[in-house]
Amino acid sequence: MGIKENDNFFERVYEVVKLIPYGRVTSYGAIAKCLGAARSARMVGWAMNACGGREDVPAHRVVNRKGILTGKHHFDGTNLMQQLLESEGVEVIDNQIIDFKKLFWDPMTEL
DNA sequence: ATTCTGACGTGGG
DNA sequence: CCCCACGCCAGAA
Repeated sequence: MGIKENDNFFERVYEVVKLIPYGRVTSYGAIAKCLGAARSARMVGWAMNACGGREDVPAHRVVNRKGILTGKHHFDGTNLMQQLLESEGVEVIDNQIIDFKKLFWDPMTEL
């Protein structure tokens, strides 16, 4: 890309998202906190928006703090995000991840 | 430069 | 438990 080197912020977000284990999920705030920018949880979501369909970035494993699939609307289909999660064994009902607390993966603690 | 919006989070009621 | 208001930061019009 251009004169500017890779956007470390986005790249770092992608790195963390890539590390999310199969069948586990995390939140935007947790990632932001892990990066030292706890107040930039929104930017994490923005980074996902900019990721643009990278398969090495499982954005479907990132939800908000409540465990709700707030970003499902940004995926191709209507419930592609939910299908991806369910294909990993994550139960989702009405955009809400079941046992979210149990499936939650904290990059700070577990990494 | 100003304003609004957004895949968020926290706190108070 | 739910609902509301505020804070935060980056990008688009």
